Amino acid sequence: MAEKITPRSVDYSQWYIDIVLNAKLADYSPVKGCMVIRPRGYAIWERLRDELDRRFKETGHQNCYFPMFIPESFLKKEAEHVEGFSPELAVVTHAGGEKLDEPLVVRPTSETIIWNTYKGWIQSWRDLPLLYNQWANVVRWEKRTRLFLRTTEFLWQEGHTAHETREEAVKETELMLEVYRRFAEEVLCLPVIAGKKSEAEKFAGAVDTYSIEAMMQDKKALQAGTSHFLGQNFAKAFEVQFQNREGTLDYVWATSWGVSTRLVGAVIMTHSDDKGLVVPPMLAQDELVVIPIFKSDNKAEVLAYAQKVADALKADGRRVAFDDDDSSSPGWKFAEWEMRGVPIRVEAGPKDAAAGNVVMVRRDTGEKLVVKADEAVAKARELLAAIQKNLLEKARAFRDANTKPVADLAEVRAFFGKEKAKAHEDGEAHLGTAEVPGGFALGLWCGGRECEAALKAELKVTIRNMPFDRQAGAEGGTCCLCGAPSKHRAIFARSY
RNA sequence: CGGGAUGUAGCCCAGUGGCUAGGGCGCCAGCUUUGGGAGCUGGAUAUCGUGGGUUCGAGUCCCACCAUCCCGACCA
Repeated sequence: MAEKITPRSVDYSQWYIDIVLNAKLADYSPVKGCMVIRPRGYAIWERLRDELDRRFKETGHQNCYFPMFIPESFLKKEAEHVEGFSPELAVVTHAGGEKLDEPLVVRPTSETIIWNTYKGWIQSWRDLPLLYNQWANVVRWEKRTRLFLRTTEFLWQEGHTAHETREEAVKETELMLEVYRRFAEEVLCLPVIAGKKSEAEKFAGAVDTYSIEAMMQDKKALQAGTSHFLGQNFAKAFEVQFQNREGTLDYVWATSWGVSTRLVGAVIMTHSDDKGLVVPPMLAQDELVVIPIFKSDNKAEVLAYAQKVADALKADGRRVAFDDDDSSSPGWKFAEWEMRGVPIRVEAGPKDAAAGNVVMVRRDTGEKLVVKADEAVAKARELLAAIQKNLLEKARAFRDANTKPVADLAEVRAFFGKEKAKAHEDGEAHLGTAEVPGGFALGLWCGGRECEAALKAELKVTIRNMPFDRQAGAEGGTCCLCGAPSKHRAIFARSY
């Protein structure tokens, strides 16, 4: 009967799982850690992907496709890369009934096979830049998985660009992070913080990693996208040289950048409530659902009335579902469509038909509006835009309310409270679920690995990134962790 | 890989060594209903996770294994 969603206040983690399963976004698979993406979940991914793809092309990128199997030896060519990915590789040792001479790795990311290929494509500065992207699946054998947020196999895009100069590659790295930042805010309604990762947190094989970081409703951080400046690391590992404008040989400069199906998880976690899924209208499979409310003696008239409203909305380009199922009650339908996250519900019953009205209900606020039927089309546009705006503002307000400056270790400790595991040992039930202490702490940092590692060990708190727009005056203060002279200002948080 | 939990119909669960393994939800058929998760009648659906063992007899007890989920360490 009534599908139950665990309230966030009881168990945030379970709430998230309940949303994903009950809204029919994804299902578990027979293979550990893998997930089946159901049509309602895939529709969100598709809309997200198409819009992002459009923005990639707008910035001069082209799509291509590389194989999912990579010779094992390729992974070993870049020292940090192999160290970073070895523990989580899936390896094919047999195929066609025979043992393979060289095992094949199922790609965890494609830098190696791509740079091996770029070697054959780049001879001169005239061949550059290469601005390529691919939409693909990758496999990382993680110990701990979570629907959408971290699965063994996931869908993503990975951009791999090749450039003449360091400056140009750095500019590309920054450009793509900015594409992600704007996309996150404009489409996903995710307010994000753009910045640079610490040495400890950067991508295996990168010179610099930039990220956008979002805050979930349990105040934990989620890395929503990354853009890497790879320097000449992969060009050197795969011997990709070109003749530059001066006529001498040089190694190619590289970037890579990606976002994954994790973004679907980020959207769910950021906007949804205890009644079910909430998604930004731009991502919703159906923007509106029209629910005719009829009795057996007026069914035909009410259906015709509601259908007219639905047709008008469709004619205006809206994505509209029409729920004329006659075996479930209106109440059931209301709850069901709320669970599915449809941004606007349009009710059309006999009373509305008589008065020439419809009732429009916002998913984000629950607000009910009685609207003249011939104004429904205009009102729908207005409401959808308002919902898109409201979701971003709400998320931003939540994040800002949970972001605090910290000056020293005492303040850091006070801000984050005890670590979760410790709290459980101490018998403090549910600490770390709904009312987890913390959020984003903004503090000065010396740049040292030691105090960063100590913080992680003590509080499970890591440096999310060093926000680009918060570096003014960061030098010359004291590190909030160890008291040494500071070099950066960083966001500290627990994360997914 | 450590800690915890679970495995009985599509889902949730009951079944306390003993006859033909039950219920709720869902599903199918029909009727009746429909403004916040309706009702009646009938119906279909189970290698009780797998393999061993104990026993006259095992869903139930024992052992092993497997799988999944949750929590940690690793990570997009």
